Amino acid sequence: MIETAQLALQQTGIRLTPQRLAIASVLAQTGKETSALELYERVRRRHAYIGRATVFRSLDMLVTAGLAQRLERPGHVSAYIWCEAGHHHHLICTTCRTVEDLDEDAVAPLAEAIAREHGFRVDHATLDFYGECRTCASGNAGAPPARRPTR
Amino acid sequence: MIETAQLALQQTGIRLTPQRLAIASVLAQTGKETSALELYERVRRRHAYIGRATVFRSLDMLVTAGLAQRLERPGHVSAYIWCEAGHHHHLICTTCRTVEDLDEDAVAPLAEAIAREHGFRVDHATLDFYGECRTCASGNAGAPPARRPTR
DNA sequence: GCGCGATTTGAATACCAGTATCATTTAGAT
DNA sequence: ATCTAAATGATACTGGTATTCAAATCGCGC
Repeated sequence: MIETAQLALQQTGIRLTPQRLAIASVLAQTGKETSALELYERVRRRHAYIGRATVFRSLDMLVTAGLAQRLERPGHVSAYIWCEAGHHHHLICTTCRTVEDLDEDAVAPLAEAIAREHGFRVDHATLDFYGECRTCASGNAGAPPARRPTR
Repeated sequence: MIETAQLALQQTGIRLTPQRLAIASVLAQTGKETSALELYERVRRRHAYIGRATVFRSLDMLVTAGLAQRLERPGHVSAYIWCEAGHHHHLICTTCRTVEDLDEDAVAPLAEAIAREHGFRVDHATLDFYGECRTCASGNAGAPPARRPTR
């Protein structure tokens, strides 16, 4: 898991530091959308010390490098997900916070329809679906406790 | 325009105050997505005085009452649009900030496909498309000046 | 119209995610 | 091992939003 992150980081040509590696691998491990400060806590627990600023900076890097994606949580907080394979859209389970990927192809027809019917050139869409995943829906036995809604 | 807002407010059963009416009608008039502080300025210009806190509180009210919707602008700022009819998705022009509504029907097939293929129950989707509207695309002669990007 | 209690307002202030600054440290090329 | 550009961490700061609380006000019953 750490190796995955390390490899991915090196391929982008950005400088490899222990902090960045720690952040990337923690993020890659969870498979969930995680806020910067949650990551800060997590990384600190296993990595001796890391500054808040570094977490924010590294996450920005990961996003610009295309290794992570930023989501907006309600309450003006950014959350991040490891997203090596390129941009796409997400199904985010509000119970367990797990993120599934949604293929670009599934969305393309909609964007085209909009361009055609409204004469609107779509540059960017926030296309994230919140709901309940299969696992949580079918008797959420082993599911971790739902987080309290932010508002 | 003011009457529209007033009527809508009264129907929700919340108490009618001049401040709330002012905020609602200014929001209803613009047809654009507007941040809380932009609204604060606007309302102050025509309404003698209003406190910042009141603007935030009133906007929260409007959102919970279903009369407005909250969007997330980049930079952790909320923007609001008047949204009486319960429309839920939007085409937001990044040049003139005008908001067009996107019919629920246009999106429904996508949500169904997701439910079917991923076993994922979609509760809520942020489905806002950012781009350039017809007017701005076709020689944006009469278009208002583009706002400076937030970041 | 008048009074009254609950609600709302405004001012100040707290809050909090995120950003800027800057001296110190470090990655990685030579 | 040396060197330089880049990264880090401590700290202070920002700007949007939330909270608090005394004062003002809505709107209901009379």
